Amino acid sequence: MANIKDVAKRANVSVATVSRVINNKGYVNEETRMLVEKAIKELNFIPNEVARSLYKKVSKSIGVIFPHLSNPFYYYVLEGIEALAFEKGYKVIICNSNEDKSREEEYINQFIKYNIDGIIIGSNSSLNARYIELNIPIVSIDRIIHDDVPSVTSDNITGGYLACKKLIENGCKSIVHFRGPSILLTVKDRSLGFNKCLEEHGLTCYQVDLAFINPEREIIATFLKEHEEIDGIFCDSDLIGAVVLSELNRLGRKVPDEVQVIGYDNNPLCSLLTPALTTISQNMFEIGKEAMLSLNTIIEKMELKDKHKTIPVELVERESTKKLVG
Amino acid sequence: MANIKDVAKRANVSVATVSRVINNKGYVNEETRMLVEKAIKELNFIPNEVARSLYKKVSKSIGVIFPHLSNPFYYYVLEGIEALAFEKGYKVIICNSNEDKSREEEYINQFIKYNIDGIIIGSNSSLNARYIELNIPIVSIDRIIHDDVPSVTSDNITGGYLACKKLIENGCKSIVHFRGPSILLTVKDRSLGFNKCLEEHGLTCYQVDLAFINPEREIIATFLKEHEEIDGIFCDSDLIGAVVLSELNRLGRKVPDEVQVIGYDNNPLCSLLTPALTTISQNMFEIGKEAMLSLNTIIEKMELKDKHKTIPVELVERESTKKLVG
DNA sequence: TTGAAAGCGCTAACAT
DNA sequence: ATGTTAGCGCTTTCAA
Repeated sequence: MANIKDVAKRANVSVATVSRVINNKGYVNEETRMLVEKAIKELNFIPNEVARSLYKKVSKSIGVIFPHLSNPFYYYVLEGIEALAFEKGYKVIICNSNEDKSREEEYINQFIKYNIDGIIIGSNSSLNARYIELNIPIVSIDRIIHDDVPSVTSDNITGGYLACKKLIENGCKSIVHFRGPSILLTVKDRSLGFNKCLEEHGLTCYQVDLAFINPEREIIATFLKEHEEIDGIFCDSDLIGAVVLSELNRLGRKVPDEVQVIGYDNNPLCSLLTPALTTISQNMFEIGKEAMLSLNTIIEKMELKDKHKTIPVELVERESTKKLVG
Repeated sequence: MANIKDVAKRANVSVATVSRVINNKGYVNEETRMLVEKAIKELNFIPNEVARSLYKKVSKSIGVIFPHLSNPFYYYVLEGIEALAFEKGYKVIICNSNEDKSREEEYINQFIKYNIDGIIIGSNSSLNARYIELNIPIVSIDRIIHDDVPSVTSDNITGGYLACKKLIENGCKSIVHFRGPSILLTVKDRSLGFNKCLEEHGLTCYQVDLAFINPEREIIATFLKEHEEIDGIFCDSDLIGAVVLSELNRLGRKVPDEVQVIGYDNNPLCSLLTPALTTISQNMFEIGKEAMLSLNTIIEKMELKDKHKTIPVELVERESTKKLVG
């Protein structure tokens, strides 16, 4: 690998001049520039970013910490992050915390060691204080760590509200909300919106808490068996929705005629289910992109007008809810 | 951030001694070591890996190039890679080539700039020659770039064979293979195994090529409508299987009584479908782990006994194929 | 057993 | 407009 010295020698200039050329910075005569560029080409010179990073203390790389990788939400978000990161010249280092504090801590140490420029953190972290004292630009997704830490969240309140509105407009009277773990902000917000709409119509609903990763089929089956009166179901994820649909099939309950079901996420899975699942669509790619955008803004020390961004959601109607004829 | 000099000063030794302590290398008096360790603790010193990397020309990081991120296969593999990488102290840099040559090229340049230690490359690359001339340790997944480049592939031949065997044993006579793009090695291998078994039983089958990312529903529907005699279907992915199942439902064809369906991958999605999809399970996590293991082996210049690893597959029976009694 | 010093490849004062 | 040189934080030879 040729280095800057080799180039300088070949072009008969000093390393400083070469540096000026590759950084497009400072005065350099047009002719000299050509000479240097020629030498660069000939030697196939690619500047060593490690040396650059050592001096400048930036690395053009960011860390992304997620509690899991094998979850559609996260990898769509990741795709959004990567897309913009690539455009802006950042490398993205992927970290699976596995919801394990010590793993997360270990990753943070790596970040420090490698002059990482910024961090995007998915939900479920227990190390909030640590992140803040770190003094590295940071953006959180799906949760608010601290008022000063920029965040990007999906509009979960509206999401819950829209789902409820649809169910009620479609005539549902006896409703259950199969939720994610109720400690999560996202889950709380969806409940908030959902219950607000319920209240507006003088209704209440059952609430059943489930895991997001492996929604407990037993709990769903048991509940459904014991509550034959249920005619409207809101699920906090399409995965939960899929399990619900499959249990409903097993029980011989007709969807959407007897029971209507709404999921959450707009996972590609939705259109593959029978019946296809009506859902609240979160724009996950957009969430990732916006997070990266905010991060880039604070890394470059520019002003971030929108500290806490909310990405809109929308209802996507498929076959698991009744079509209302106008 | 404290640096090695600060520690040296505080412990009243030279930076060389501190270096010896943190690297556990060379002679250092037990007492001095204690002193240094105390200083490290007190100053909260974390060695700067960028400086280290500049000198040693290794970075303890690897690049993973995938043609897509939003594809279950890749992120399960990624999870396997990350798991072992973390254990071995590597950072993993995720690159989405988007099947775009110039993006891939750009990422390769980044790798060079950052002294990356190794590369794991998912299928679909068109830059084989480039990778080899690069002279960076590299492992390929799901394809064989070159005889000298270690690879980890799923046992696709056996996968195809097992699927066919099951279908035939279950009495299928008129079979279709909904394949992925037939340029892919994986697809070719599955066909190889599938057709071999077919031949052994004096049978043939229809072959329909589809995209992996968005399997064309139209093509599937049309084929199914025009071929009512079909009683056995093998799909090259569970996603294709899901679409097939949903079209079969729409056409009112009973699964598994009239048609039996086998997918590929063992995506969690399988058990959520109605009926639950019988499939060939690829151990994707294992594929990722083994790839990282091979990569680590060549990075450390140890001998790699198994240059081309094949990860076993197995048939997972669910509801889309008949249960054979006895 | 320890320290001094050169050097990894680059940037940026400062000097010319 | 260009060159000289001192670092960035670390490792490692060489000398003591």
